[in-house]
Formats: sequence, structure tokens, C-alpha cells
Amino acid sequence: MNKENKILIVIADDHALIRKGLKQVLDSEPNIETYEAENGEQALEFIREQKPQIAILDIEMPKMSGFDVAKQVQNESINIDVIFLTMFKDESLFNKSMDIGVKGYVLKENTVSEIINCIHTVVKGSYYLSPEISDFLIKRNNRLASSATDKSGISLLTPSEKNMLRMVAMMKTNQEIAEELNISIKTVQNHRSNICNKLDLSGAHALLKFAVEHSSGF
Amino acid sequence: MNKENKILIVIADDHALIRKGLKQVLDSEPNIETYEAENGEQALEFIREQKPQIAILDIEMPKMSGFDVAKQVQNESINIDVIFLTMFKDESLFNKSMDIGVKGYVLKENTVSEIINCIHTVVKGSYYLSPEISDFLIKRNNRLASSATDKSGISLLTPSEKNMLRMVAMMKTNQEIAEELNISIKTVQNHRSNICNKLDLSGAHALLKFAVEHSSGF
DNA sequence: AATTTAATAGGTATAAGTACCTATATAAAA
DNA sequence: TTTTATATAGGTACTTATACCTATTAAATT
Repeated sequence: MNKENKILIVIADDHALIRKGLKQVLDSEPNIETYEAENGEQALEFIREQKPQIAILDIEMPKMSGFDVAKQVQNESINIDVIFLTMFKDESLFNKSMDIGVKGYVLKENTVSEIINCIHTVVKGSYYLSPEISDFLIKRNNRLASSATDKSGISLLTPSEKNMLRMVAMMKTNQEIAEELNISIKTVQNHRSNICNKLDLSGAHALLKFAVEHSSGF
Repeated sequence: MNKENKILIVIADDHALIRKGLKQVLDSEPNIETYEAENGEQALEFIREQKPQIAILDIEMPKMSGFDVAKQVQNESINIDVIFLTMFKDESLFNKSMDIGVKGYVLKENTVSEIINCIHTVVKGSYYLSPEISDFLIKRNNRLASSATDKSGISLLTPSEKNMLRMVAMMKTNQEIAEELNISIKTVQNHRSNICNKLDLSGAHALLKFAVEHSSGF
């Protein structure tokens, strides 16, 4: 089954030089067809109309950033793999990118062959990150998996409060927790309230979110 | 302060060809000194006696695997950065490697320049992974169950329903989702209802629980 | 042309969680 | 001994989510 009829790729970067260079590299590949956009708006328009399989987006762009394009694409449930091409090794930017489902994250400082590699990897359904970025990912992973980054305030909690958190993390309802511990549901609610105050949490599901994200740390 | 007096590196691989090639590449770098070992035992012996800063270990080796060397080094609390050089993109092997504190993971199929890059990154205190490997880490991070758990019925969902699930997994409230997508909260509620029916979920937090646990699968 | 699916939006009722209070018994600490 | 921290329980008001309903529009299928 030859399904690679042609991979249609939109390239969005406000620097003509990078855009042209990238286009030249990609055009030398068989089965790849490219379209250029010089800002996010143009890219999004093309994505909506032509439905390319892949979007290679510069993050920093006028009118609409690559980040905004990726978010919008996700909101509209458009089936496209997004690859970010950026100059900055910014950790929080990277984390946000992962949150909105970006499949590839390549640094401009890297070799041109890397972007080809990235495209092939993403087409196969995998993620691709520049190795310099993988450090962030490991840290991110370790943050979720270890109590070393314990500055969250969990140490302020009493034993029963920690126990409560454990059960909240299992997504048990207050009623279920109350029954399991043979205490009143009001007690459970009070514990939750107290925990929220100690951890400075507020709003719907705030505690549940915290509990799930830190479930390894208590 | 010139702290790079010389980086001492031990290379352990049972294939002389790879060993020599690697040595040649590294010796062309300034400030790097190499020692060769043709199996894990030799490598460990050298590590104990000469305390090199970095060990580049093939995982598959006779007598003692690179994996065993890394574990032993960790047990003896020897201060050394371990880089695995391997042929296999094996996910469980990679996960185990992360658990024993390996700092770099490079595939042999990759360019020789990658290993140089890896060494510099590791020396600076960061992690380095071949991009093909970072995919594993992302999956690990997304706390995925295997693709076998894919039988959960997610394939029954429409694109907007999957999108809804993504946002539910981020623990956004219906109100927040509605605002972000510029649709009525009732639409959001209906989507949730439909998803619950399709996935045969019911009860408090059932959807949220599902979404969080399967957040890698959509 | 008729039917189905997807996305949209509304109604009504109930259940669950959050916010902010008070209050008591007990054990540990100042 | 008085104070403080912890675990317990209740009240009240409000917000959010769930469970079933109906219904319209557009797009895709039959």
C-alpha cells in the first residue's frame, strides 16, 4: 500500500532566509510538497483550506505566533501534526507546547538534516525533540515522579490530611472517602478545605488537580 | 577558572570497529582523553581505578553488560556520568536506564557528531537523548498504558469529542472549555454526556478519571 | 429524497464539590 | 495551665457536574 502520495507541509517563519533555506532542504526530498507562510495568520488560513499533514511553525512570528496557531488548530480539531522550529531553549515554552499536543520541537541551531529526521519521525506517529530539549522533558518527568521538588507545601499537611489527599488522588468522592474511613462527609469536606487553604488552592477541581499531579509525593 | 584540564572518558564496546571509530572522533576533540575497554568488566575496573568523568557504554557486551556496569557504579556511589550507546530502540530498556540515572542515551545509527554533542551536554549537567528516544519519554510522561489499552473505545469518539476529552483531562471546567471554544456550556455538557455514553462511563468524576488516565491516547 | 451523524443549544432535576462559618474533644506544647 | 494543633461534625449558600430529555442545522450516506 503506497500511502505516501505526497506529504503536504506548510512552513511558517517571518524570516525569509530561514523559510527559503528550509524550503530548499525539503524540496530536495521526494514526496514532500511545501507551502510558505510568512506569519501565523497566513499559515492558519492555509491549514484550514488545504489541510496539510504537517505544519512547521516558528514560534516567534508577527500577527499570530506559532503557539497561537497550534492552539487554534487543536481547538478546531484539525488533524495536523505541528512541529515547532525555534531559537530558544525555553523550558516553560516547551512545557506549554507539550500541553497543546505539539509533536516535534526542533532548535534552529541544529543541523538541517534534523528537520528531515523530525518530519519522518512525526509522520510515523512518534514525537521528535531536539536532544538539547530532552533535558526539559526529563526534568518535567522527574518533577512528577519524585518528591525532591517538594517545595509544594505538602510538608505542611497533617497525616490525615495526606491520607485524604491520597484518596482524592484516586478520584474517590467525598462520600466514598467518608464511608471508607467511617467518618462524616462533613469531616472530609473540612479536611479538603483545610488542605486547600494550606496549599493555597482555590476553584473547581483545584484540589483534585493538585492531588493527581503530585500523587507520587505523599 | 579553567576547569577543563582534560575530560577523561572510558569507551566500552565489544566491537573493535565501533570502538576505534568512536575513539578517533573523540581524540580529534580538544580536552578529551579516551581509554578503551572491550567489555563491561574492564570498563568497571578502569572506572574504579582512574575515576573518569564519563563512561560511554555499549549496553550489549560480553561478561558484563553496560547496564550492569551502570548499576554497579550507582551502587558504589561513584561520581561518573554514564552515556549509553546502543543499537536498539527498546522502550523498557530505556525506562530502566532512566531509573539508574543514566545521563545520555544515544543510538548507534545516529551521526558521530551526536556523541560529541551528547558529551558536551552531559558535561554541562544536562541530559541528552537521541530524538528517536525522546518519544519513549513523552509516552512515559503522558503516563500511557500500552497500545493494548487502546480498546477503550476512544476510536468511537468524533474529533470534537476527543478535543473535549483533552480539555477535560487538563481539568478545565465546562465553563472554561465553553469560553475557550466560544460555544455554549450546554454544548460542552452534551459532548461530555455523549462521550460518557460511548465509553460506558457513569458516576461522579468518571469522565475526568478516564480522561486523566488515558490522556496520552487521544 | 430520505436517513444518519455531528455539532450545536436548551430544560429540569439531582448529586457532588467549594467557600466560609461555628463548635467540641483530645493531645501536645509553651 | 493556658494555648495550639488535630480530628471530628454541623450549617448555609453557591458552583459545578451528571443524567435524561428535546430540538435545530449542516454534512455525509444510503
